[in-house]
Amino acid sequence: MGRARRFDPDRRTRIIDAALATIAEDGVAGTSHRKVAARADVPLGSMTYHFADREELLRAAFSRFCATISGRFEDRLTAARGPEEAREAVVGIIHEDVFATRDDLVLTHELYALAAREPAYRDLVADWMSHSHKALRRHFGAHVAREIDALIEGLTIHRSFGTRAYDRGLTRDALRRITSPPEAPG
Amino acid sequence: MGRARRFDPDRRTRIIDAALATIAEDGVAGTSHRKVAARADVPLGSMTYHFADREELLRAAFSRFCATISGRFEDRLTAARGPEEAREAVVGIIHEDVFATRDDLVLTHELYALAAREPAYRDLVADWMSHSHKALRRHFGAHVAREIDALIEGLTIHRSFGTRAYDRGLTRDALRRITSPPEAPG
Amino acid sequence: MGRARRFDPDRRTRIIDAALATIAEDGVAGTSHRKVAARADVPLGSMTYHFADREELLRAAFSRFCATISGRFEDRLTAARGPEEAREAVVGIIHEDVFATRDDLVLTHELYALAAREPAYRDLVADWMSHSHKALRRHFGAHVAREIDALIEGLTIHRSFGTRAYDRGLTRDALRRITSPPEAPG
Amino acid sequence: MGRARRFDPDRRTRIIDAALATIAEDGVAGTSHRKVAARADVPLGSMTYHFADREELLRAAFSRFCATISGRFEDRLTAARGPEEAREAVVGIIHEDVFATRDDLVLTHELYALAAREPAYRDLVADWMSHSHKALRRHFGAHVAREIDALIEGLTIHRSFGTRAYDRGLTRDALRRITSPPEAPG
DNA sequence: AATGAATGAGGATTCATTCAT
DNA sequence: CATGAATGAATCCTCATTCAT
Repeated sequence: MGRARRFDPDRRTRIIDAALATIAEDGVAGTSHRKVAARADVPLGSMTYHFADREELLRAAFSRFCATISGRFEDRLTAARGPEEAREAVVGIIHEDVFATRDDLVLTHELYALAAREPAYRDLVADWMSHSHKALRRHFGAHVAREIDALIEGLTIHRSFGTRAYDRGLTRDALRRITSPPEAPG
Repeated sequence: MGRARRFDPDRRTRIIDAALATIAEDGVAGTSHRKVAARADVPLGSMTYHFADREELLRAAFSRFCATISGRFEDRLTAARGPEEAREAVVGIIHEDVFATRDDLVLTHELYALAAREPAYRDLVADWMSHSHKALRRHFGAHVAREIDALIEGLTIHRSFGTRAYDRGLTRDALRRITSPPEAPG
Repeated sequence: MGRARRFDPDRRTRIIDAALATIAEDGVAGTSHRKVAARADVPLGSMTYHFADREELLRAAFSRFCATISGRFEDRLTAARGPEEAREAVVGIIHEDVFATRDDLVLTHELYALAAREPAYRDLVADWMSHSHKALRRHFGAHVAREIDALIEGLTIHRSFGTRAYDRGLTRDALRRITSPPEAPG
Repeated sequence: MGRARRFDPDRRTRIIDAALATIAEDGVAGTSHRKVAARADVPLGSMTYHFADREELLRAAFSRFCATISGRFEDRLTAARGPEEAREAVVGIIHEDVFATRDDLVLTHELYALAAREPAYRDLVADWMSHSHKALRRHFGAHVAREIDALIEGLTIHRSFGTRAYDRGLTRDALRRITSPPEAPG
């Protein structure tokens, strides 16, 4: 008895969307074919047709996630004119973009957890980081770029897990200091 | 038929050890009662005897993990005399301590991933962070302490995932800048 | 809600019985945990509790099968007094024992099929054959024993697959010839 | 984008080849449309186009197999002149032909296993055996032919599964005895 | 004529947990 | 107090087959 939806392009895309949403909700561990299929409104058998493997699905999902986040990051920095605007862009990234959503927060940490154990995901993360670095290099020296990147990472994490509120002024301050010429020691 | 091990104190401890080792190897998702019991050389039934729940086991494991890492952190900073030594302590933390082992790296990210979704673990992390903050406050002002903490976090993560080698000199430099008095703008 | 049968020794045995019956009915390929569990009146989860693996189950089943058949074979030959009775024992084996049941026929061929591809089962078969050989050696020389063994195998197979009826007289004849001293050639 | 292979006669043949190779490798149970299609380098949909059924494919494959083996058998015996050469032909069949390859061994036993349960394959085997019998009848009486056939079967199987090496001299001897006139019973 | 997409049934396993002993 | 046996739910995945194109 012919079930509807015989022709369904972008089904693959819909599955990836559903996968990301599910991971954000229940973690990678809680992301089963069943749940994703249900959320994407797709028969269970369709899952392994489009993605040979649970692995392949996860990889596709996180690839898309990285691309999205990376894009946002680059857009901000590409738009900036001069170091002052660049610093302001970074403030925006930290306070508005990076873990804008709880979902992004969860997805990032789930990805890191995978990356810490599996080379395939580590490559994904390394790639992501190298993109960030390149974007920062438009405005900052190599060392400073690296440090700003770390600061973004760290501040974002601490902001999301900590209990205290962080205000933009402090972030702006820290960026000014980290981008200042090194003091003569002593 | 007299199964051995009639008297086995610190069995609880051994189970926690085994749990951490298993998480480091296979992630939280791959950590089952079975695997942990096998690694701890403990009968399967013993697992739910000592820990009502898988949850309880995980929480116990991560609590121990946080305490260990936190202790290391505090020891370094307690030993430092004056801001110069404090900065050097932080360099040591970043380059030697934090993700000394691959296991620590994995465990941290697994914990963060849990924390991003579940309040119980979020509390654990918040507590950990507040300890770090307090330790840093021995030597630095509140804002700077917060920023150093972020830098430690960020540099450590980027060092562990990135491909490039990081040298202590750069870290030392960054710390000097972040702890310098803010420049007068423009 | 406590399902009955809390204490059920010889459950393992019952599962093996069910497995053999299922293999005989549907072949190894058609032998699923589900079917066997149903036939043994055992919950599905019980299958992998008693046998780590489908493999382990199959091996256990075929081991039992070989032992049973081997036993029958040896009993016949042990009971025989003198070469005449030994030959008659062999006639009995071919015409009554070996593939007494259609089940035995199927099981033997399923086992051979496995053995042809997988060493574990090949060992089982090799062992079985060596037992037969030893039993025949009670009454015949090494070469003749080997040939009788082959004849048993071949006649049984051809009898089971062929369309023609085989009568005991012919078998008796063939045995007399194969056990006769070799003619001088030419 | 112009998928190649618009014109592909003997695709059917190629599929059968692939099926036999797959059966030899993974058994009938492990032989799926997918595997065979991949090995034959043929689209999956093509499988059920050329063979209505998995059944039909298997039957076609085993038919070809029987024909091949039977042909070899008949050729040997047709070429023989006189009983001495016929016996020597049989020695050749046993020691060189029958399970020349591991593949032939596997295929034969897989076929027997099917035949033991399913009439369609039983017919195939019965036919094969009747061909062998007819070929042997060129040189031997009905009873002896039957017994030689059994001996071929049995010796071949025992040779392939046993651990001991078999030498041609013994086979030759056995054949001489089995073809000798029956002794007068003692 | 030929095929890629799609699917539902069923496969083996793994597992946290329960409970009688 | 401790545990081995037991179990049902859920896991991923494989597959023969259907069918619109």
